[in-house]
Amino acid sequence: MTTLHLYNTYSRKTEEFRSIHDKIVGLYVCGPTVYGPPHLGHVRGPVVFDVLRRYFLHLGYKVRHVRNITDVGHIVGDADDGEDKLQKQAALEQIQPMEVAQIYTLSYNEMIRQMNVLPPSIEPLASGHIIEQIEMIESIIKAGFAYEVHGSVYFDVIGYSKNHEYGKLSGRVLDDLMAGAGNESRELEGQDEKRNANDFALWKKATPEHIMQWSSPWGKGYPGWHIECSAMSRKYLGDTFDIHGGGMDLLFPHHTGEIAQSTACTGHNPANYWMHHNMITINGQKMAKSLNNGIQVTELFSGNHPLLEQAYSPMTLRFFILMAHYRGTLDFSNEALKAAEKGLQRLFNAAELAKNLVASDSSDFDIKSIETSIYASLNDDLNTPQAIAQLFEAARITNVVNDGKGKINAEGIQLLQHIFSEILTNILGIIPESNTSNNALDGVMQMLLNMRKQAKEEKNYALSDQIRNQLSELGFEIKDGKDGSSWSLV
RNA sequence: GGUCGGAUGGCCGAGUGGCUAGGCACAGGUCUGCAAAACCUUUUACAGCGGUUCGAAUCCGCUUCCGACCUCCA
Repeated sequence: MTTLHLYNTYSRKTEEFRSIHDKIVGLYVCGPTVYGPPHLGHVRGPVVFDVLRRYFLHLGYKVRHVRNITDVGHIVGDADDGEDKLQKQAALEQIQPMEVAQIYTLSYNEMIRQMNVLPPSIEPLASGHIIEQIEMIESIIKAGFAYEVHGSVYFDVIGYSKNHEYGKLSGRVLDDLMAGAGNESRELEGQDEKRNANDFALWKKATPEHIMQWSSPWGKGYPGWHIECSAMSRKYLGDTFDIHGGGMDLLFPHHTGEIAQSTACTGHNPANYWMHHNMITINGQKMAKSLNNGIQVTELFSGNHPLLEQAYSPMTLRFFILMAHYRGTLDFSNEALKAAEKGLQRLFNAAELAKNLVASDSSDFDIKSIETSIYASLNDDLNTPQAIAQLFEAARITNVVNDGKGKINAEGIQLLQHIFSEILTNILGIIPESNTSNNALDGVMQMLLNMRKQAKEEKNYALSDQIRNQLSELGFEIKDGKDGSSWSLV
């Protein structure tokens, strides 16, 4: 494919991407609810949409990327009291709800910064857009698609579906939803106020115990879960924008609700393309509290978790995520992560070598076709694993040429360098991680390596091996190459 | 129960009718005082049964298993 195509969940087809405005893209991605530390499930979306954004930039688009922070709690479904999720956590830790939100907003942003995810253009807080949400609810009421009961406002799903396809995005039929609704133990607060069990809250009346509540035309309360994204995407990207993204778990009800709300308000679907990344699994199982396999991102980075055999770096995690296509499930295991770690190192090594290749008059390799197929892969719904496979081919060629077992001309070298710098670094966002060492440590290590080199030259292998073995015990790995030795911390 | 999506070699993971995915591991080799590292080469596959076709991992049907969602979710 020579132009970018993306899979649109709304049409269930891969479509050619065409922006509403020439060379400008509006991208809205659902961000985290900041009530707990970020776990592995939180990282995939940011990385996937970061690559999409970087690719747009590469293609010459200007991108406005909006990613919200949900700091307004929602009803807790599995609790018996329906209290605000943020409030609950706050009570547990004896701190303010906004303090909880702040702590986890910071840790979320720190996490994705380490993974080289570009910060969004705008990162709006739900709590900072209560007025916009209230205004939107009012216009939905005015349009006749919502009703107020005892200080709460609900979206009228039945009324809406008379002239709209409510369940289209998620492939659901309203009759099925109605048959399934309310047949479980799940008892939501205010369920009996609704005209229909499928109606969802736009605004919820707050009880006095609710710390987070705001004044509204319907009394003190707080916004429903879906309205924030509708209100904020509309404010910053307009009534219609290009892409709305998120996890597949948001398909229903969140994005379904968003489409209904916006349509009720503006008359049409807010986004032209709906993109959804798949979920992750751990050792083939879903990540769940009950399975005790929930891994926090900081635990992955430190290796401090019973399921982890070692620490994995942020860049390893990023690369690992991109080795799978975003619409498939992604399985975490030590074996798979280690494979990603080693493979990534191989690419980094080759990217370094490519900077110093010697040109020949002729070339044994067709680098241009590699580049072409990389772009074809990215254009095909962001097929990063295929693109990465081609990067490994470029790495292999680089190594062969570097070993003097193949020839390449100056143009080929330039292309190789371009592939590593543009594709690997700029589009995939994979950058070498700075060594955790400092200057003093570097100096000491260089000294030891020099001493060992001298011992080797004097054929004092007892001493050279002693240096290597003792360093090894301390966790340093010594690598002897043609041009001297190097070291790394294992 | 309803809806949707899966099942690919030891592990991860692309591929949608004929042509090598790729990474890691394993194995062989190069290099090396030795070892490691690095590099090169390379074997094993398409859940099961049936059908369509000259030809199926790919299309169709059935079966088995797995997952997600069904008003907290990334």
